[in-house]
Amino acid sequence: MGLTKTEIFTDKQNKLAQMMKALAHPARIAIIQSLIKAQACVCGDLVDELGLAQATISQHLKELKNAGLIQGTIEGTSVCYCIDPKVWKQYKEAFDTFFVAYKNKDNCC
Amino acid sequence: MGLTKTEIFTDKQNKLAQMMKALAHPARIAIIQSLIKAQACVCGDLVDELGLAQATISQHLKELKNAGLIQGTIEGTSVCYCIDPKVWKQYKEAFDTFFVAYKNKDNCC
DNA sequence: TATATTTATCGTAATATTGCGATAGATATG
DNA sequence: CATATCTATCGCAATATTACGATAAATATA
Repeated sequence: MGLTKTEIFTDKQNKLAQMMKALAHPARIAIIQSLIKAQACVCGDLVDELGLAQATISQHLKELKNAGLIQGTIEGTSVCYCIDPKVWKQYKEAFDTFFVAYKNKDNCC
Repeated sequence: MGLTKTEIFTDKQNKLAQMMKALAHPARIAIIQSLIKAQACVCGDLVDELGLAQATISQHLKELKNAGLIQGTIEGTSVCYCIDPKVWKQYKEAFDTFFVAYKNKDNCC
């Protein structure tokens, strides 16, 4: 079918899975890392930096925007992107909570 | 095309994206959380717990196994799954490193 | 106003993912 | 040995993702 059965999972599980999905592509990882490295807004340099077509990058930026991770500000003919600190914190905390839940107890088979 | 251009990204970026992908489905999140909650191996109870068909769960387990996150031990007619502590730690550290890299500097547009 | 620059969107093709029924394979149990 | 139980795999259908050329929309510049 190809359609995830979200209704049988909790909101938290669905949300966490969606967060993972937002970052489950090397281009989106690279975009985020580029924004972090720049320590500021990045206005249109992304197409030169990554080796993907402009349309493709625009699509990935849209997904990151939909995920809330980045925000774009129109600046003349170009658009400046930066990370949304608030959402970033939410992601960080959700991931931390998930990974901290497991403690190795050495009682495994 | 539908084929990710891994060759234009770094190994780390590709690996991190793949890690995210392994957890980018609520069923796989639920399976991992179930293993954590059990604090031990889980042998075949997963099909009853989740509302998915046996074939579907087997497929998700396979993906988690391919990702290295879980390991299965044959126990009679059933298979017991548990989290691989070593790989879990690697995931945790990779995610931590990624999220720690960004510091909000309030110099955004 | 005409042209250049930049980004978003549309349409399309190729591939991947999700889900499940059917079935095969392995190991218990009668 | 026959049967039951449990898991993996195959095959299929529906949907999603990835990538890109073409084009539209918006703004700057000559």
